[in-house]
Amino acid sequence: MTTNFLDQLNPAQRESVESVDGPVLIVAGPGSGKTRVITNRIAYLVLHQKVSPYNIGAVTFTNKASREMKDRLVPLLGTEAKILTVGTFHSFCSMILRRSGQYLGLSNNFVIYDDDDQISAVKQSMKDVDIDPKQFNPRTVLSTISNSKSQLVNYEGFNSQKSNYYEEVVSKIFERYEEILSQSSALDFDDLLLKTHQLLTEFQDAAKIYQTKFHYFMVDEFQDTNIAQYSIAKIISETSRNLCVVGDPDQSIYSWRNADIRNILSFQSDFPEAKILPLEQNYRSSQNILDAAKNIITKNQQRVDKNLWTSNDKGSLISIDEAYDEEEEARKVIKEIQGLVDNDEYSLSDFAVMYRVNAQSRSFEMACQRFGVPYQIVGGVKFYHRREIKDITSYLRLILNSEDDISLSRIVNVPPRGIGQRTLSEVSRIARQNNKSLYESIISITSGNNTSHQLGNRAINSLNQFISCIDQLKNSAGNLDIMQLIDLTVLETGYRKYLETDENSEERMENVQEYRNSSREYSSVPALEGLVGFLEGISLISDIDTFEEGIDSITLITLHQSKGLEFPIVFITGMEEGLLPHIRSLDSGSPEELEE
DNA sequence: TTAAATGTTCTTTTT
DNA sequence: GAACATTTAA
Repeated sequence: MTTNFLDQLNPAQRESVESVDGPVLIVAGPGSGKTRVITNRIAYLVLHQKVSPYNIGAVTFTNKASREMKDRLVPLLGTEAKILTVGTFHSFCSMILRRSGQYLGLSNNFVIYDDDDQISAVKQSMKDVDIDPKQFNPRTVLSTISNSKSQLVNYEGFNSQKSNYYEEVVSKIFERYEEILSQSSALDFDDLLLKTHQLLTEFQDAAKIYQTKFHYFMVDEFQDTNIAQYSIAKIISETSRNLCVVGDPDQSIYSWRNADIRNILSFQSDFPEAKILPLEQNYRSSQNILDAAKNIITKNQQRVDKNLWTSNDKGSLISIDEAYDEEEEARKVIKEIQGLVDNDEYSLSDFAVMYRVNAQSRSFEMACQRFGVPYQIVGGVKFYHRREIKDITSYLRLILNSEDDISLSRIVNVPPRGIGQRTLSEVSRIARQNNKSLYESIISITSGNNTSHQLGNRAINSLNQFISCIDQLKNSAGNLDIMQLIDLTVLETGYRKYLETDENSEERMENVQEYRNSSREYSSVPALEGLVGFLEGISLISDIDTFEEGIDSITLITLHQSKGLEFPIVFITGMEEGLLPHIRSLDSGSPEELEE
């Protein structure tokens, strides 16, 4: 099988593929075939260097990228490709924590809180420690916490470093926030990284397992990694020294998510012997487009110049069109697309309409509908963030782990069952007082063990009904596969009936159906394990993962999500003051943000 | 005390 | 147009 896959590469790509030993930094310009280089690198290791795929690890930016990588490797490596570890940094860490989390006292059935859950947890924390959400925006507080964690500073660290009033307040919230999460056996996105790092630094034998397993480790989109991610990669390859990172400082667009471009500098000082390989030939774009991009980005103050070039044609010039408002803009774009398709020059899947913020998609959706142009929208109101989906997910989480306070508070009165604000805050007070979860507290109230509450019979009755419903589902959970469990939950909790009264009843029912179908791949797994796997999957999935290429429709997508994709024709819309760049990066006063 | 109805505020990019 | 806050009816 030592086929000629290497012959299809240019000399620079080939060198990147064959330089497998020791630390390597590949500075890969846009459209330079870096995905191809990484996959071929893995193939080269297996076929030429006789490394088992079991001993190779690679982390990508999205699940989509890792799936594509595997798909490309299957024809080269056959079924062996299956034992390769490829995934996002978060799913990679999640795997480690499920296997070795017991070192840290973690339950291996932990759930992963997404941003909605995190916000709920922050709000709850603020309530618990008596801080007015009007004075301190929960979102800002969360981003401070998240920022701290992604720099490997946990609550204890934050608390000891706090230096002003704001940090003092955050510190209080932070403490409670961590309590809530740990009580609920939940980890947030940052915890996945932080705890993995903690595990690998504090427990030598745990670290050793992974250091021995991974002889070769690769990190894609290295410019988008944060400090925690880089540290983990470094520890994993401490013994082997075979760490290969691929990135491009010019394509760093995630610093607001704590991606730290200084990782590239640190890499060079941490691994002074590292080979640095540039990939500068661009296969994606025409010369004109490359020139335009270059002329913009060279205006940036802090950057090392790259010599991007292409042997592609000059291509057509970039055309600029002006519209009176977003409706006219959408109409013009869609008309233009229709014209090109009608001439049989292109098919719908060749087109992408890109914009800076999701809200801009609406005018294009409307125009598509009006002119009958099929479209695929990436992102926006995310499937797994829809209300009905989050509700059922919360029920499932509660079935798995009743101590999950955030999930319980979300659905305790959905559908309405007579457990209102007053009742819930009383239960919450009792729970705080006894340092117990909401679920336990409800049981102690309904069973009469706790009488220090001020709840009437009506409320206790409602609580009783709720608890017996959840308990019944818990008892059934062990004998049902995930799809059956979803069906039973929707039925027994009265959620189905509740949806029937909703104004968007049909659409929401369809979403539930789709949700149920998406659990199919876990239905063959043993009951509890299937539930855990399914819940993890939906937490770590990203919008771009559901994007389907080759469908006969145009693509509506944010600039951020379009990273790594290719389209023959692209419309960049809303290029106006305040939108691109966004007003928030103008305001911030930091030139870096504006440059980004 | 809860549930429904009405009013108000806010809205970058996301694993 | 969704999330949140406040008012009103039951």
